Amino acid sequence: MSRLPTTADAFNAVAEPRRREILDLLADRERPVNELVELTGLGQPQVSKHLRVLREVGAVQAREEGRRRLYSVNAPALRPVFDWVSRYQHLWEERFERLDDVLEELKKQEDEGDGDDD
Amino acid sequence: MSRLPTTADAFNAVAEPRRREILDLLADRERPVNELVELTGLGQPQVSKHLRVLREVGAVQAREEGRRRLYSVNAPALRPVFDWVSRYQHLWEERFERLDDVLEELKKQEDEGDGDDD
DNA sequence: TTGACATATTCCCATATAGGTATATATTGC
DNA sequence: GCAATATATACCTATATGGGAATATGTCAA
Repeated sequence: MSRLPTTADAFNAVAEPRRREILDLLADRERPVNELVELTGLGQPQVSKHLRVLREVGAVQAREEGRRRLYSVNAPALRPVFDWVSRYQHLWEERFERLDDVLEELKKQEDEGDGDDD
Repeated sequence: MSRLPTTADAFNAVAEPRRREILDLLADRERPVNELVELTGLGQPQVSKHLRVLREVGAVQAREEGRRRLYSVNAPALRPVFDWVSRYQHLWEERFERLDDVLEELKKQEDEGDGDDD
């Protein structure tokens, strides 16, 4: 026994710099694999493999267009990372305590208004 | 060549569920290794090794007290993770677009020193 | 000193995985 | 059908690393 099966979670997917790079490239718009290969300088199989990992944790999704697959970000998959790390946010900047209040306020409004969650 | 040396960054340190667990246990107060061993159910060497990784990325620090070492969280080391993932935040909740404005505003104030009006 | 306790380190092993190369699959055009 | 293009997968290798056990280091007490 060695590693716990951490593979299939967003934290692990995002721990790889190359995958963060890919996500960053997809952040503004969808792109075919081909384009990611050019922009990252990685080999095509490598990009496909990174995309697979990202797909498996739901961080990206593919839309088929002819022989291309246009990948795009599916941000909600990154929420667990955000949620976890934000719990530490108030520890590094006191000004974010103000932000905490803002979040509380927004949350309150959300709860009272609609109940739409992803 | 296989893996890039991703070891020494906060993303990787935090990709391990056990290490997140340890950080969570240290979030409210400092604790000796011993206590972390009990609370996590891990072996003592394992805890020490996880703590070492966390130390190397600056996520925790140790204070010596007799033969104990009291570990505590050093949150700023987690900022890169927060900063990176927050860029995706607006993609999963439209209400956070308002939050982006707040962040922009806070950042602007920070950059300009203090209490600047315009 | 000895001995108990607290923590870190070393060694070994099993596994996960990133990159590389080759190949498979699928789509489009001739 | 064949060829070209686009992407995914399989296989290999090297390496990083988590867990386990044993050991080393360091501290306190008697």
